[in-house]
Amino acid sequence: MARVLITSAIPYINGIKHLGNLVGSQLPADLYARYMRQRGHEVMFLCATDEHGTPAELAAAKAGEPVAEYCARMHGVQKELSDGFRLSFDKFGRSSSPQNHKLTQHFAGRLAEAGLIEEVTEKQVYSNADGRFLPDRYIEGTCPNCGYDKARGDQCENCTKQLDPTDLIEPRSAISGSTDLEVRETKHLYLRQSQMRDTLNEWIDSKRDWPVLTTSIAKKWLNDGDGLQDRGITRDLDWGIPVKKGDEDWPGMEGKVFYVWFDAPIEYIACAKEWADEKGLGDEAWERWWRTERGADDVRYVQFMGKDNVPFHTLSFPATIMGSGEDWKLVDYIKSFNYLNYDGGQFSTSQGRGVFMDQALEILPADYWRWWLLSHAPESGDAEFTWENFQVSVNKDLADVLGNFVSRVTKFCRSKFGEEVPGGGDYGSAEMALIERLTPRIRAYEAHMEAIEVRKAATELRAIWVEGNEYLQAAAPWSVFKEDPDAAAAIIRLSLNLIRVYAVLSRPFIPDASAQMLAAMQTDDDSWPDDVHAALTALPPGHAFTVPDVLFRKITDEEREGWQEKFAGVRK
RNA sequence: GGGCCUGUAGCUCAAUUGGUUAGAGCAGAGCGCUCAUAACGCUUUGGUUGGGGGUUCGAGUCCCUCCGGGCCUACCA
Repeated sequence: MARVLITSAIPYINGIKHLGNLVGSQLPADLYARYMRQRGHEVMFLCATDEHGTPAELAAAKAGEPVAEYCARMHGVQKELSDGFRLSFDKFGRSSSPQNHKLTQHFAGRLAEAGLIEEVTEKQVYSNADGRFLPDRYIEGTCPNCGYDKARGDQCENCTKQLDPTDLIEPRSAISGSTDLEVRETKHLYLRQSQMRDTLNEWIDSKRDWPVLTTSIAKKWLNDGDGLQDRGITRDLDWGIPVKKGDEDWPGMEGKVFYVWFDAPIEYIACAKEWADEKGLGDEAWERWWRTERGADDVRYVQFMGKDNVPFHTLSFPATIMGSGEDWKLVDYIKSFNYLNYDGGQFSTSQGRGVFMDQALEILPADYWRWWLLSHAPESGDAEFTWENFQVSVNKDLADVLGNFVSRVTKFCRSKFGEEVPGGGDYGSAEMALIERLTPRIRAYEAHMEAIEVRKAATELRAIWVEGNEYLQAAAPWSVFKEDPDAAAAIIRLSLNLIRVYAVLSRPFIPDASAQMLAAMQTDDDSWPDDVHAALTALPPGHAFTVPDVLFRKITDEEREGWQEKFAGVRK
């Protein structure tokens, strides 16, 4: 038994996430966490909301709420939705937690002591009307290169030219539209990541088994141009973690907070402390996951994220951890994902294009979404959601192949033998042949899950379901029953046992249906089919069961067309 | 501009990292079955692997070039 620490990229607080966000980190992380738990490993699965930064402040202002209240409320909303999708976090924390405040300040203090923090005075645009400094991309104006009048301060979206806010002609605040802007001097802390470039390079080079997507992004940032650049880790904002050097004030940094990308990954650690505190456990309970000298040395740490998050997880956060000089656990494997597109374009939070987590659950139960999203996870390239594809996959894979198998077996048994596992007959050559086909498939499924090859695992699982239908079709108990009821009984006994095995194998993908299947088989035996033959005799003759309700209903053409219409445009 | 990824059957994806005749699922066609959510099974049609050139005994895989799609480019997170 191993110990596995799993974190999912933490979703930003300013709204409900869409299915692209979900499949890019939390959902595959959950799949892996569930699988590892099922295989008997000790798992710590952590996620949280990422609550700081300008967009959070603006979203709160738009909602007419104080930012702390807004974040608390949205955390609740996101928590409820993650529960709805059956995301099995051990703790869903908050980057604004007191634990993270303390830990973030601690890291900053350690980095300062190690000489890895530099104070830099720089010029930034301040908006008098908004009463705040503006990040580059919150300044709009006319592009000096192409004349586009909605160019942002960091880049012109029209001609793609990189810009400095002061390049803009007639600059204005993107928040209020005010042109009452001025350039002010302000002091910030920079993390001297450049000093750690060689260390990071070596570390990345040692990760030969990481996805290309992960290492290529890291190498690009390490080696592009002048190499890894130092990074500002503070901001002039009200909402955030106050800049402190450990427990002490930081002269000259009064009123400033840490940059959200500095404190967000630290929340992975603080979240474990939130978990321990909530359970009334001491520090040793969470430190054994995070401090290598206090037990975390034998932990395997796996992170899940979308590709846009890779630089922070491969460089900035490791630099923070390594630079502290303390024995914090570094990530062992990073699984990164491409994007999920929506029907020919991108999912868009701002335009309300696509399906959002709350809407998805209003339409169909979590399992339908989990299955489609995971079996189409954007691993090798960007993937695309279309309603036609969703309808076909759900109807075919879940309703026809798996659901109908459960249905035909249980109903046939009820009508011929009653609602208990029938005795009589023995497993013969057909059953042994099935076991011989099933065994390598299950081993392959395990290997794919172990390697976090999500789509391949889904494909193999589906093939395992298909084996049941093929067997049943060939064995034809409905014909055999007429001549030899005992032989038919053996076929059905095996098939009922197969339902239990399917429930166990399918649980990481479709936990609710899996629970329904086990409940219908009236068993708590969720042991993994290491020995397939033994697993197919777990339910003995005479064991009572019930015929479950339809596991998966089909999506009709009318529904599909309605949803297609409903989600095409701007969100209600 | 630079970098990375990607282009394989009508659709969604594979292809043991250079090795026989490029495979699955869905859709299409045919047959079978009647236990079941009109479900299931079997058979079958379908590809100049985006175009062109090169390296090699051998290329979907490596190189060059052109065309198309996507992402990143450090102050959104």
